[in-house]
Amino acid sequence: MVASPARDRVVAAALDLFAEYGVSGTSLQMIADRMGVTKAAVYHQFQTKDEIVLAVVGPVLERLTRIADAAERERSRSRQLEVALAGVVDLVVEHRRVAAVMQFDPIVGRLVQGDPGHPAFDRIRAIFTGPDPDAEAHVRAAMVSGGLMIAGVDPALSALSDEKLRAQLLAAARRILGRPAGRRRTGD
Amino acid sequence: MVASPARDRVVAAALDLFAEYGVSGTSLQMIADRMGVTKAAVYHQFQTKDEIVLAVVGPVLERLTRIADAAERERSRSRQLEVALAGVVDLVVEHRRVAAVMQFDPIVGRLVQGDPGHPAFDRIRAIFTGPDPDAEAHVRAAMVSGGLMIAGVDPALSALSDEKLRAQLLAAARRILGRPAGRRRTGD
DNA sequence: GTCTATAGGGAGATAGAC
DNA sequence: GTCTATCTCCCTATAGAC
Repeated sequence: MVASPARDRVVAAALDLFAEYGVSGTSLQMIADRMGVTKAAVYHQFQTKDEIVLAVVGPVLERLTRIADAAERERSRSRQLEVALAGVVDLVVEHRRVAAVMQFDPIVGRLVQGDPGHPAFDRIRAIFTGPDPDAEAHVRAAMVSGGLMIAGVDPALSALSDEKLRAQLLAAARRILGRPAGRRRTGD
Repeated sequence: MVASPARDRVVAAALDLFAEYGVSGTSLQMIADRMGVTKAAVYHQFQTKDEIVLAVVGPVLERLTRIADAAERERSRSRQLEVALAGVVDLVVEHRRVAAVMQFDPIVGRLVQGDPGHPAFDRIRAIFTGPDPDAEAHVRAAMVSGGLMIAGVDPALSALSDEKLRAQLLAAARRILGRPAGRRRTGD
């Protein structure tokens, strides 16, 4: 788990390839080739391919955990939503490719189940749905999650600056989640 | 391209597995095992694995093409949007798993490039964005596409009835796309 | 339509030298 | 930290009998 230049280079190369070919579509040979080294050199840094996947995904999970922590500390529902939304949007914008890679690959999903950061997904989803969610709340939350994740890799959005993307994602997400059925502002 | 019971069984088994393990994560052996036959029996129906993927995805692409056709026949922008949205939502609900499988796997994406139905994606996306799209329109369209696709496989939504899911997806999608910045109803 | 058998290649992973 | 060399396994795909 110690950071080292060589490890970081593996992770960077792996992320590039995962985003382009998917996790299962990326072999250790491809990672090694992109780095200009051999497979064995990669294996010196990571004992298995799964470890590489987790190293790519890990920082994102940690950050999701911190976002969930911060959001849950807020006492009003509207503040919780704002903190969670802003956090996830920032994360998506800064790591445009990572989010989608991990969320939509079933193999990664299974791997991530074992990661200590995994519950963050559900905690943030719970903030998006709110307490006692009905069908409407579930669908809204799912569309926000899915929409934000996909935004990171959508080719039509790749030309947008970080600032523009962030602003529009926030606006779109708020539009989905806000005002369920004649809901009023909740004070703060 | 002729339909036959054996072919259909391959496609059905493949779809199950693609949804669960991803396309690259699914081998012909797994498909054969699920059908209770051998790999060779599968190869008698399809000459390559790619053909199986295209057979799974093909009907969805055809339907997307028909949706795009119908939507483009409408003359008002609001009608175009309604037809496209309703069509895509129906498609997602009826084929809950297929949509996401194809859209989010980079390998499938590359395969689908060669399919005659492929342009339907862009045509429908264009209807979602509208003419002369700005950043806002692109982001809205991307979130609707991504959100709808992901809804088909989201575990939190799997318990919902088709009717409930359809209604809520439509409502959420309209909420994203509707009224950009003080937009009025456009007549018809 | 389904089978057995097998070819040929690339995958993940390991051993040990430098 | 990187290399060469190698192992084992499973993959896609093919051949030919039933």
